[in-house]
Amino acid sequence: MFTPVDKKRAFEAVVQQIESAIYSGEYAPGDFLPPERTLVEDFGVGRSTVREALRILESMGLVRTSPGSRSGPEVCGSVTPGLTRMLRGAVRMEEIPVVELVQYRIIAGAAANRLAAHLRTDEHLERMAAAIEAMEAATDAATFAAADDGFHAVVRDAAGNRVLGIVGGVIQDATLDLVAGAVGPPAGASRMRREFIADHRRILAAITGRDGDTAARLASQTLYDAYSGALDKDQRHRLAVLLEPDVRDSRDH
Amino acid sequence: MFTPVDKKRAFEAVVQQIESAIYSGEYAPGDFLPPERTLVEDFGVGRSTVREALRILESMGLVRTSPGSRSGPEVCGSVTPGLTRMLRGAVRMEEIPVVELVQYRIIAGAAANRLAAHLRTDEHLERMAAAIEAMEAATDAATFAAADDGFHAVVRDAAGNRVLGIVGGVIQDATLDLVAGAVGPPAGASRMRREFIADHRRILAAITGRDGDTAARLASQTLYDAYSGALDKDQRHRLAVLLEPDVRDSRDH
DNA sequence: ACCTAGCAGCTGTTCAGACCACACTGCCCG
DNA sequence: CGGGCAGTGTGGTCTGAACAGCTGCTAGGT
Repeated sequence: MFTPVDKKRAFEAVVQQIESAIYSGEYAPGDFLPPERTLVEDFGVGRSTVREALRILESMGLVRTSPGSRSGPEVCGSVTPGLTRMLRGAVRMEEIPVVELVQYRIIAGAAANRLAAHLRTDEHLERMAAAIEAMEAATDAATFAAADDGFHAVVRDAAGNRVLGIVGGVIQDATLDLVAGAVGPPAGASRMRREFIADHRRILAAITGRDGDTAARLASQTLYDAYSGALDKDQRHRLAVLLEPDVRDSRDH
Repeated sequence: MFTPVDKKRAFEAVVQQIESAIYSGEYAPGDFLPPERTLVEDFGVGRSTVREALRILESMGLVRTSPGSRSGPEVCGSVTPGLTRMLRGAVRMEEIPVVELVQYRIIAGAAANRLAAHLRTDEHLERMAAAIEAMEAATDAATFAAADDGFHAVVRDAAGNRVLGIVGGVIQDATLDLVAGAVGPPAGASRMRREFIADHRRILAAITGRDGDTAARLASQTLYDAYSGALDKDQRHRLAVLLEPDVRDSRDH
């Protein structure tokens, strides 16, 4: 019947106020907060309290500070870097296994490709084609992976769903870091690499033809093929149940 | 060709060292870091520097501080609360339209139900059945919505994918806030309400029978039916493209 | 011998003041 | 007209201090 008392620490109250001001739109991305010493007066707290609050907001990706600026901390729009950093930490703490990230990529990738097939513009198609060209031109694994990521980023953009876009970007970054090279798409001029690029061309063709079902199916299969080699039988099964029924039998063994 | 120079701030170096120590397993969850004053000596920096570093680590969910402890900051295992908090902020700041939230729920809900059908235990089935009972017993809209949310939460739990679970929980909260009552599932003893509950029973039956395809299809349709009434024709189309081909034609008009 | 109230010490929290390095501004001089 | 240079305000860091809360020990009473 009693609610737990919340012992508010001073800097938490400061964080909450600034957070609300940003979320409510009072401060838009690109705006500048008052300088630290002014915030000290406004909030009626000590400088270190304000600074600790700013450190928290900075680690969340809401603000950015730079010495010498005449305008105070800058409100920056994207919290994606902060989310990526934390998610990466979660994976490193073994709180989230890699197989679940790949699982998510298969789910979200299929949906994004399906949506993109219906909503894409000609400009999206051009950017996807450019990304595939960059994959072919890549000489090292990092460049190749970056181009691959670029392709998927365009797909998410074309899908027009911000949730898929934000989370997909974060998960993609995290997987890129975690499986760097070892499990990722092959970089050499091998048969696997050509096959991987050919898969992307087929996906692009499906999206061009507004064939969402095919695009989704191809995207799932490509992701499964790219990562299944590095997983054991049980983990592969957790991925295979997400594939279409007809291909599930042939790949789940 | 040039990499941006990283002006190291002292507290960032401290964060990095402690972060690495935790990730490497040198400090396991439940362990205690040295007290602030000891860290000051170890790192050779000022007190405020150590404290700002600890604030960052705390906002990432890696450590927890409490006054009076004889042992210093505690290393805590789960980063999930921090992730949820940041993701909620991202959703709030992007001002994501309702249709995109529903779109995401259809995508993630279908996948979660598919996975749950394969991985569920008997205990999960009991909890789902209990949630449905709670829906039937509900007399007001809020209780009904809470029971519905509970059902989906169990499904996500059974699906065993933490990314799906974390993001799904945040999005579910967001939709609950945004469409509170107005668009949500019907609360009265209407035909729609009985139909809504019957849908959940069918989903539970499919999950019980380990029929992932059916569970996924039913979940998508139920979500679509629940929210499509409040959306216009163009928005309904963005949802309908996510449904199965055979039902798409009959519902997309 | 056992229990309990009180005390001392350590912890985190907050504050105030000071100094430094840096970036921007505007003036002055070539 | 252009470039160098000091002034000024910014964030970054450090020091010292005081306060509140918890822990663990201890002295006193039962």
